[in-house]
Order: sequence, then C-alpha cells, then structure tokens
Amino acid sequence: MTISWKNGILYVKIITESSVAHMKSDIPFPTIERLCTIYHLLEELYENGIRSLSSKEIGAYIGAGAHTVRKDINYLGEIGKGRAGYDVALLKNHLMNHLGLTGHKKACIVGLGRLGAAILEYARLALSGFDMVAGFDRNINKLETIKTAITLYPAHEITTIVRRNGIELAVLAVPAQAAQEAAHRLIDGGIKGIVNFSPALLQTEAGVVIRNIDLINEFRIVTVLSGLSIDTQ
Amino acid sequence: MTISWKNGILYVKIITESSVAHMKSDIPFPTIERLCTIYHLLEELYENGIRSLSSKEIGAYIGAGAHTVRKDINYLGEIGKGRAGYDVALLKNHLMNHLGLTGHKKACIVGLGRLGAAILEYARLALSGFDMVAGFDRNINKLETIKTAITLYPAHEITTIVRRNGIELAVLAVPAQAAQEAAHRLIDGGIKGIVNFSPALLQTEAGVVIRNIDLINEFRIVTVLSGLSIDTQ
DNA sequence: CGATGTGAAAGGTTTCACAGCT
DNA sequence: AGCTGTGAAACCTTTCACATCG
Repeated sequence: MTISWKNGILYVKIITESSVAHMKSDIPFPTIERLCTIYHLLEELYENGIRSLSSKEIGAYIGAGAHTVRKDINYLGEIGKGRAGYDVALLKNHLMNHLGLTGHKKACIVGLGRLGAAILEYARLALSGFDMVAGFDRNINKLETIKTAITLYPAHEITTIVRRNGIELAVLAVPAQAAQEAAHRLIDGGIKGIVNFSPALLQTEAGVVIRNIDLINEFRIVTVLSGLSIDTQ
Repeated sequence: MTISWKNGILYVKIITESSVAHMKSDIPFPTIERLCTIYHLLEELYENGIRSLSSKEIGAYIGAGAHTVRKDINYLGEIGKGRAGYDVALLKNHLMNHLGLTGHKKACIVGLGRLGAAILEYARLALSGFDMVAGFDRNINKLETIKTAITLYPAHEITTIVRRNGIELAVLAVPAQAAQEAAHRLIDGGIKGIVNFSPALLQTEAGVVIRNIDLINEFRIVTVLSGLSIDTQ
C-alpha cells in the first residue's frame, strides 16, 4: 500500500492480487521480454553473491537504458523506495510473483532426434521450474533407444498424455513436415504454449502462445542487421 | 539519378547498391524480422508450386494484417503494380536483393556438445546459403570423436580461424560459463553476428549483432503471456 | 547526492483510408 | 471488383525531466 499527498489530495493506492493480474494486460510486450531477462539476470547475480543492483547496472547487463529498466520494473508496481538500487532477492521475488513464475510447470518434448534428445537432457530446465514429464516421437524404435528417466510415448498419444497430465508447455523439435500435425495434437490436449524449433510456420490458434526459433531465420536477421551497421558507418 | 546544384557545387546522386543499402537503416526492426519470415514463407510456397500470393494471404501465414505486410514490403521499394497479388518468385528475389541475402555466408559453431553436434548436422543451413565451415570445442578429445566433413579446431584457435577464413556468423552452443570468452574470441576474429544458444547474457560490442536463444527464457515468456490471456479473460 | 518513481514529450510502429492500377 | 502503394492518423514504446525519498 502506498500513501502519498499531492495537490492537497491524499492518495491511497492498494495493490491487490486481482488488480495486479488485471494490470498485467497493460504491460507492453517488449517489457515482458525484458522482465524475463532481468529475472534471469537476478538469479545469476544472486548466486554470485550480489545483493544490490541499480537500474543503470541492470541496463548495462541486458543492453537497455536505466530509464527503460525502471519503467519496466514499475509496471509491476512499486518495489524499493529510494537509495541504493534494488535489493536483488526482493526484486527477484517481486518479478516471480507478478509475472506468475511461481511453482513448477510441466513441459513435454515432441521429436526425439538429435535436437530433441539434447533438450531432453537440459538439466537447467528443472532447476528453473520447468519439469520435462514426457517425450514423444513418431518413430517407436527411438523410444526404446533413448535412455532417460522421462516416460516416452508414440506421437499419436500426444493429445491424451498432455490432457491427462496437465502439461502446459511443449517444445517442438520435429521435421518441418510433421510440425503442424504435432502442434494440432498439442493444442487439442490443451497446451498453453509451444516453443517451435522447427522451421515450419505454424497456424496458430487463439489462446495458445507460439514462439518460433529457427536458426536460419536468426542467421538471416543477423545478416540483414549487420549489413546495415556496415553500410551506415 | 538526381542532379542538383547547391553552393556552386554540382551534386549527382546515383542510387547504387550501397546507397540503397544505406536506405535500409530506415526500416523498422520489427519489419526486418517479418520480412525475413516472409522470405522463408516464399521459399516454401514456391517449392510447393505457388506462384502468386496476396498481402492478405501472406499476413494469414505469418500472423500479421494485410496492411502490415504491404507496408513492410514497400520499405524495400515498389514491386508489383496493381492487381493479382505478388508474383512469388519476383518478390522472393526482391527481398533477397534488398535484404542482402544473396550469395553464401560462412558460419561456424562453437561448442560441440549435444546441441552443437545437432546443429552441425543441420543440412538445411547450406541450402539456405549458410555454409558451416568450422567447428570449435575446448575439449580436444571431442574433436576426434565427432564425424563430420567440416574441419574442427580447439577453442583457442577461434580468433585466427575466423579471421583467416572470413567467417561472418557464429553459433554459440557452449555452457554458460564459457560463453563470454568464446564470444570475445569470435569478436576479436571479426565476426559479424552471433546466435547465442547459451543462457549467458553476453556483453555486446558495437557492430556485432547478437541474438539470444534461451529455452528457459522462452518458456518464461510463454508462461507470462499465457498467464495473461487467462487473467484478462 | 544518487537512487527510484512517474507523468509528459518524443519517437517509432501499426493501422487506416483511399488513390491508382489492372 | 480487387489488389497494391502510400500519406496520415492512431496507437504503442521509449526517452526525458523532474519530483521524491533516504
């Protein structure tokens, strides 16, 4: 709760859970991306024993101005009054709570080729609150070959397993031609978000968040951007 | 060609490739990202025998409005007059030329763990004009284990090899703690862009484009975004 | 003083509306 | 008619400037 006195009027601002949740819809998309990066940064710095951090320092780490960082953080409401920058632990929890990053979320992976298998072994996921609970592949032989603690299923069971286990997130690491069908199965199972490593341009459905990651597209963007910086020198 | 007379000096302005490239600096960043996606789409549809496409159709594929698509395409100058949508081949070449996606670019990969090895085998890269010409790893034993047509080197040779071969792009697939040193070596070698698959937040240098790809960060963004759509219902 | 918090201005991007072409 | 091309308006995001606090 914040109390302030301005122009002869007493302002009492009460931030409740629901008003915070509603406010979130007012957060600009770039701000959400930056806040997630800041959250990541705070985790890292806290592990390294850093307990206080200014907006200027945060900006330097994530490649943004101090203004932007303060504005971003303030979309989630007031946190640290005054002096010596932000308390790292406090801000980290603040972001966690307001961004809804508390607790563990269940995730699965579709496509157990080289890339899929690599992601399956990514230990940091569980440490960050994302539990890989299922893997899928069209090729049944692959399910026997791969050694993992996670249960593996044939691709046609995606919908059932996702729904039954309440899996919220999925990684798509199948070849392009299999991507759309797999995405449909995930969506039918009630998945909330898909991180798509295939080069397929998925037809999205309302309510499902899709993030596309395509190395070739990234290379092209880098090429165009670096072409720019050279030409404009 | 424009001719003008100012302060006793005759100005002759010829629009060459390089001055057109200079114009590119006026293209908004989101537009550049979308144009790369559109380029990808056009390649795909052309292969499937589609020869004509309206801005509305393109928009449906990439998740944007027809307005946006037309505006984006027009940043690169006029292409098809009038009626029946865009000629796919024409537009594809138009984008290729104006975005500087002609010819082949040399790329390398740093870090030959599971992820790095998977990317090394990504055949589609060469088809898209990006030639993997070198791989690096700190662990010399790994260099002998991996079977590949590409020459592999120990990590300390990054700077030399990148410079000598004129490698422009790099994929960083090393553990977080090794990422910054590897990035420095790449930058010292004159790399133009880095696609960073490690969770490290790299300190960037002017003139080098860095694109960060971190699955955990993507999961968090998806979580926040899908949390939003529920709370605001 | 040097930090955050925040309304207001500036800047950038998207959307609109319609001209112009086939 | 139906499409692209494009200036102008609307909208969103960043930056600024300064009040405020310790």
